Amino acid sequence: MHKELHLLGLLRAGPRTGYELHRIVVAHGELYTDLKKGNVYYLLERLAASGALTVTTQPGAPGPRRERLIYTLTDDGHRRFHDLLRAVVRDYEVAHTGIEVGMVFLGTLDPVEAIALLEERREAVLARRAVIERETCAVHNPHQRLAEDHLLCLVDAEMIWLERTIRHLRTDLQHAHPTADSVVTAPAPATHPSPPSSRCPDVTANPSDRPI
Amino acid sequence: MHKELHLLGLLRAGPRTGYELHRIVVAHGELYTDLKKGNVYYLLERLAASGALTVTTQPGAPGPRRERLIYTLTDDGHRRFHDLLRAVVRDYEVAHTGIEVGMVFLGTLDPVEAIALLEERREAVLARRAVIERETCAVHNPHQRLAEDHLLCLVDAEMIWLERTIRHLRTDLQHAHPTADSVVTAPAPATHPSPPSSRCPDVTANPSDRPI
DNA sequence: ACGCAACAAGTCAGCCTTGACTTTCTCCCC
DNA sequence: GGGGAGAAAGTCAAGGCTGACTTGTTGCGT
Repeated sequence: MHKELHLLGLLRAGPRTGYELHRIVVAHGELYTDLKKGNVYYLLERLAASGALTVTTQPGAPGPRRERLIYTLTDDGHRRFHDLLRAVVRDYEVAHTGIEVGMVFLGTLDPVEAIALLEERREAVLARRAVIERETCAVHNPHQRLAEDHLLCLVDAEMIWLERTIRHLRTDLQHAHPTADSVVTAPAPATHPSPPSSRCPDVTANPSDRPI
Repeated sequence: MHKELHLLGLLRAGPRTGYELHRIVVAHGELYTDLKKGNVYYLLERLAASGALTVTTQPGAPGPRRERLIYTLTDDGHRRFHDLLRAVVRDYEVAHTGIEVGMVFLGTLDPVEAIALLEERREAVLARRAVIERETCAVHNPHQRLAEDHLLCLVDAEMIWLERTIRHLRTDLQHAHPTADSVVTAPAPATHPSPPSSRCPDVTANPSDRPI
């Protein structure tokens, strides 16, 4: 849905070809949703079919292709843009990335390996954060700043959770094996009310739990 | 990818039908990825075709359908489960929800309306947080706790960003219209280095910026 | 003048996902 | 003892999305 918004928004600045639109999107790197070329053409065609855009073909252009499809926003397209914009800003959905599923089954791994994997993840988070910051350091449009800020907020939240979780698993490990070759660093007074390790029936794969 | 992991993980506890698997997933509500019924059957069939599962048909069962398809994890499936689990825990991707795109075009709305929309969003975030907490309050498996914690971390990050952004836009608005009927509350000493409102050329729709 | 690498512009088969539909069975109420 | 609500179990067409492919056009080195 926000992909349509993106295209409509870019077309507000004037008619463009699909190729140009795609180039603009990828030029901004991490900041936006990734919108593949094929998808751009698909969405443009659909928007045109629904009346939000008109297509004109430019025959004798100095471009490399002898004819290219140029998309122009209609009045209805303008309206659609604003409606979509409102909807996108108003609505909130949590993004399920899959780490939740991973965590639920983390107990099936050797605890030492689990911690090592989470540390690899931390490296990945740091790397991604660096990319975002580098890619957006040249951006000074204030609203783009807010978008960048949002992205960084999420990355930082992931980082905080990760560090807390790693600490938590480390202390668990130490309680289980106090004689381990622990290179553990901090006793970690958890910031949040750290999850209590109470033993309870595992609902992970019980088909009869909560039948509704 | 984590959808396959989810199914394989649930099947580790024993053979199940697609229907049972789907019921287990939806029973856990917000916590996991949403996995629609049709998709479950599709993924199971694909996993079976690739040798991770075997299918057996149970003819004279006391079930409602006279024959149901029962999926069982193979040794290869076990291996795949662990490989996927490692990959899911190790890899990190930022989740693009679309609010970034929304923010970039927020300037095309009346500032007062923009703030109102973000406040609606705040309500949505609060509501979602309440749902997550209510749905998972009965969960005491320690690893599920960690997954829940992750979700809450992301929601809280969204909340922090939202409040900061609303404050920021409010002060901008007041600087522009100091005589407005402001019901504004706090002068808001921003926590982060709040984004400076420097005026700069708008890259939003420039087809020639950063050609690579 | 020639070949070849890169870019402009777009197309397409095929995979993933979803929502809506079907069929059978059970339960329960009148 | 009939019939309607609902659960069990699954199917399917259609839509969204992607990666790999095509086809012209420059530009450039030799």
